Amino acid sequence: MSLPWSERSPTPPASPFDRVRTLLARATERAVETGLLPAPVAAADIALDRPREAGHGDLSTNLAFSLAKSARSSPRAVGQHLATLLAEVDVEGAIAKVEVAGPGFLNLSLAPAAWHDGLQAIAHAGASFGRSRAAAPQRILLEFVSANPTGPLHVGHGRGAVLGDALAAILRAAGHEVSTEYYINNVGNQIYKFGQSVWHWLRDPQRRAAALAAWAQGDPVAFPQGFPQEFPEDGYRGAYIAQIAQDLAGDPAFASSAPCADWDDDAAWAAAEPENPTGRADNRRLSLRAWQAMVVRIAADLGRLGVRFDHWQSERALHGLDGGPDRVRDCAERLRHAGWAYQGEAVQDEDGDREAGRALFFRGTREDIPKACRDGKDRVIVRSDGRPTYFAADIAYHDDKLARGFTHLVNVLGADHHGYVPRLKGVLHALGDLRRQEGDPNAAAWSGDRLEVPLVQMVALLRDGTPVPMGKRSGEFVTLADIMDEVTTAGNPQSGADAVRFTFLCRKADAQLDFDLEVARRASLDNPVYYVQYGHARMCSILSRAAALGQPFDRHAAQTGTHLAALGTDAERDLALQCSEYPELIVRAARSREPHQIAYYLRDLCAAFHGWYTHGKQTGRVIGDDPVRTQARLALVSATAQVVRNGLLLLGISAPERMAALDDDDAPEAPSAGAPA
RNA sequence: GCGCCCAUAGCUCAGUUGGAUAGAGCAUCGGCCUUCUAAGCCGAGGGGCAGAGGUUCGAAUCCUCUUGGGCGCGCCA
Repeated sequence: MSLPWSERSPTPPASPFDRVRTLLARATERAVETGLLPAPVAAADIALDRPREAGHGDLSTNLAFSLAKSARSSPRAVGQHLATLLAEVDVEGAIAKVEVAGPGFLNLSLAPAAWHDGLQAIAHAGASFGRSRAAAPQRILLEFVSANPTGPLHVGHGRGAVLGDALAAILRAAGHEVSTEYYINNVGNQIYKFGQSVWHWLRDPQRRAAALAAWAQGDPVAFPQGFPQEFPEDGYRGAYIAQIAQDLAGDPAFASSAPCADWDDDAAWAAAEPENPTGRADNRRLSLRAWQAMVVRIAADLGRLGVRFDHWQSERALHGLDGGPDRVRDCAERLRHAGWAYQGEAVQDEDGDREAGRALFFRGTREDIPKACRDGKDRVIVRSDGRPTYFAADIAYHDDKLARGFTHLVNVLGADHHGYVPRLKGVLHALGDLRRQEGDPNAAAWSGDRLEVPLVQMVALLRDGTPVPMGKRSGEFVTLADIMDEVTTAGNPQSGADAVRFTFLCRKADAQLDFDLEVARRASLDNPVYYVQYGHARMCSILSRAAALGQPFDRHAAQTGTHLAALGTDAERDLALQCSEYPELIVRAARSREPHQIAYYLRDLCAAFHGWYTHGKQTGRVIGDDPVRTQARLALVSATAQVVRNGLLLLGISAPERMAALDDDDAPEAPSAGAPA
């Protein structure tokens, strides 16, 4: 009886996917020697699938198809050739059978030891199973959410947050270096309006108190009676505005500087606030305190979702408002000097003449900009009155991102901003040219293709099938926090985040999504997250049951593969291979920037487990009289649990080890929180 | 008008360098618990991928056009 080949090998056991890829790559090297192929194929470039059909082997590849042209032969002939060479290079006998099927597929059946090794590899790697080293590691700056700090996050921001956060984890697991960032738009018109809105509530304590009382006991989005007529037309109208005013009014440190009587009287504000000598509205103490309060709340809402950022980038800092150089103006000036920006022509609009030729336009339509980065029209970066636009600040921001040495900039953006992408890419191209003109040796690092923008489609919030009007200024909206409250199960604070995260991760980003509050309310029953979590809890329960029955799972034996020869049914092999596929999924999800692939994989893996388990109920369960078979099956359960757990934690979802049984009409009991890896 | 995204089963959605007989959940119907979780499993019915052309050994996937839906085209952010 021969030893499992893993015991012959001094190196840690390899994934069957890696091993087969290596063998196929070696076969193509042989094919070069025999004159069949002009060049070999790298292992990483070989597609390996787990075929759906039982008769198609354990793994299959379409390698022969992709090589047929360069071999000047038919796929089937190339397949035959590769099959022969594969048998030659497979000296250890990892592949039991090779079939050339159909028009040229190579269907491979694995020797048991080959897929047993996959289970060993999981036992070895444990919590780190799935992580890999990237062939070409990227330094990625991942920016997401970046919602204006003028209101609470809503459901759409939640989607972006979950996707961005999961994407960061996936990219890291795939071996890339990732820094996550939230860009705080704390300068400009919106901050002006926001501060103005708070100012109105601040000045009228009686009305404020009445409104807050009404909100506290009634409809949280209703607009109270008797709202002051003079409230800014396009001001922000949520209850939270009054609440911020209330908080500021109760803060002695703030109250010492009473707000001026007229919001638009810059001179009065300048006199009252020496640190803001121009009196500009978005730089007043009130505005600062207001957006800071909002950022605190945003961070708290994100925290409830389990989303944290490595860095919060302030737009103010780019403008030099907190000291330091004004990098926004600097970029605009340099673009102008380099011929990438020009003083605009006189424009006429409905309001009448603007000051002729004063605005500075970015030349985003230049023919030498690659088409994918070229804009449809030139955009203003500095207004006629000298104030820079949002775009100007973003230019400085993205210049800074690349200056920090990142090789890839990934901005997760709401789909309603897709029109913004070309001008941003165009700017990166222009900055590259600008730096070449300036003699910067690193100029090549600035180009439009450094930026990727995965778009997150809109979320339509519904209540019982009818759309809920959303808009910060209308004051009528359901916040992300509201949704979390509705979806969270009593006694389990984590359940809301789990349910919301999985809901978003179950859909690819580039598809619109209806989020119905009535459905969300019972999401705890419908949400597939519970299917996966239940699977994990069930696996854990089997392992603890084995210990209770006196046959505790032997992890060391699993790592050395001692008992694995006792595994051999089709279902066991399929489940083991499916577990071994996990690292493949991470690489694929990272490459395509698509976290939803992991969610679907986990659901499928749990389905395979449930099927295997339930079938085994009739023919002898996991724990049996034969200690070897028992240990072998426990190793399979343990490996599956490890993968499910790693996957859930990767997506920021808890992996409970126990879930209470569910009574008929009850909401789910609280799953116990999963211990960290 | 121009541009981007989407269209797959009754509903919600997967289907990823074009690959073998297009899948899952929900819903419907029929089965499965004295045993390590029935929040589970097994089976049935149900679509030929919005429509029409094209590319090729092969198309839900690529190209063109049409239809339908979403979004964008500010000296807003």
